[in-house]
Formats: sequence, C-alpha cells, structure tokens
Amino acid sequence: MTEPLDLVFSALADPTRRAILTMLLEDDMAVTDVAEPFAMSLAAISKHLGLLTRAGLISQEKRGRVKWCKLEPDALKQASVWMQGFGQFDPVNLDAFERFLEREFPEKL
Amino acid sequence: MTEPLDLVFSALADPTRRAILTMLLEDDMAVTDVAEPFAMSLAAISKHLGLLTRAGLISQEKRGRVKWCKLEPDALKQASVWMQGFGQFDPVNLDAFERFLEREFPEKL
DNA sequence: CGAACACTTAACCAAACGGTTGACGAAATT
DNA sequence: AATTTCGTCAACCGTTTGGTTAAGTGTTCG
Repeated sequence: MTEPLDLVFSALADPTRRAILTMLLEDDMAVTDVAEPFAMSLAAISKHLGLLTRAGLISQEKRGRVKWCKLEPDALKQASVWMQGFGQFDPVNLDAFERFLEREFPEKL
Repeated sequence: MTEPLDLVFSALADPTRRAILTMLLEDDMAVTDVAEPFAMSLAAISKHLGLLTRAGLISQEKRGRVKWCKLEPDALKQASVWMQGFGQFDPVNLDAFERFLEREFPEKL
C-alpha cells in the first residue's frame, strides 16, 4: 500500500535527512563522515541512511570496509512532478514558458 | 524546532492528504464533501484537514454551519524551491531557461 | 422549540518514528 | 594474531501518527 511518493515525502520530512541530502550534493560520502556533523549516534544516522535508501533518494555501495553514499536526485523527480501539478511555481508565466518550449525545443514536445 | 518544510513534507507524505489536495485543485469544498469519497470517519478527515491547515497547504473559512476548504498552493513553493536545489528537474535545459528569462522578463530578475 | 446537520474534540489504541546503548561481523592496520 | 575502524543489528524507550468511537458545539430548518 505504501506508494513511492509516501516514501519520498516522508523521507524529506525530517531535517536531519534533508541536511544529509544537501551534504551529498557536494560529493559522495562515507557513512562515518555523514554522521560526523550531527549530535547523534552513528546508529541513528545509519537508520536515516537506510530510510533514504528505501526511498531511492540515495544509493549505498560498500567498497572495502567503507560504505559510500551517493545522491540519487532522480528520485525527487516524481515528487517534483506531483507538485508541479499544483502550478504557480513558475517564477514567471506558464504560457510564455510553453511558447518558449515550442520555439526552442519543438522536438521534445 | 519544527520548521515549515517539516510540516509541508510530512503533510504530503500521506496519500489521503495528497488526494484531498488534488480534489481541492478542482474547487473549494466543504469538509463533509471532502470526506465523502474516503472509507474513513469524518473525524479522521477533520484531523487531516487540520494538519494540512497547520502546514499552510489549505485554509478553512466557516460560513454558516459549513466550513469551506481552499487550496493554498503557495505553501508548496518553498518545498518546490528546496527540491529545485537538487537540479535536473527542468524538463529541458536550465541555461536555456535562464536565457529565456533574461530575454522575456528582464524586469523580474 | 426541537430536530437534523456540519463539524470538532476527547479518549483511546496499535503501529511507526527517532533516538539510545550494546553486541556483533567484516575489513584494514600494526 | 591482535587491535582498531566501519558499520549494522537487536532490544528498548518515549513520542507521534493515523485511525476509531462517543460526546459536544454551533447553525439551520420545520
């Protein structure tokens, strides 16, 4: 019953997890390094990373004894598309943007 | 400690609440009408609406004995902006879009 | 006035969440 | 071989969440 959007949005609902994602924007990181700035146990961070992985927002790959965490921003795409459905996020004007699309990228439509 | 983004994302994490928002996209609705399609009590829906209101995603105005629910899509904006920070959601090309903005709406930049 | 309608609130419940500590396994170092 | 490092797992704990039912508050209508 648990849809992908449920996983993604509830993953994003926690400030620690959003901070982790922001950190991973810079570069891939080991679990220990992800945990370092936070005032909580490594086990807690490990759980957060597990949740982010289940949501598809990051991937984890073990090389040697260190497990690398990698941002998977594509997982945000579906959530972003859902929100776009509510419109009005365009900084300017949707009609003008559509005209722009037709003019500049007719092959993508 | 609870930031606005926490409220918005956790509000969006529930499929019932997302469905309610989608319904309100059509038109403003009374609480009873919002509850009608769902297989749960009116009290449960009332709680969901309270949460959506606290998150700023809807507003409620009582006229007579019926309380009208209105979508407030602006509350999604900050969340949308946060996600945009992870890039790659632009359907086309961000650079081209920025050039478009400068050309079409120089006064907004 | 009294009854029906539109909601909200309170009390309760099971399950999930966010954190802890402690034990553990697997890889690297010495 | 022994030890340290990296990370997960299990058990536990208090709080929050998503639902229930039942009672209560207004508001409208007959």
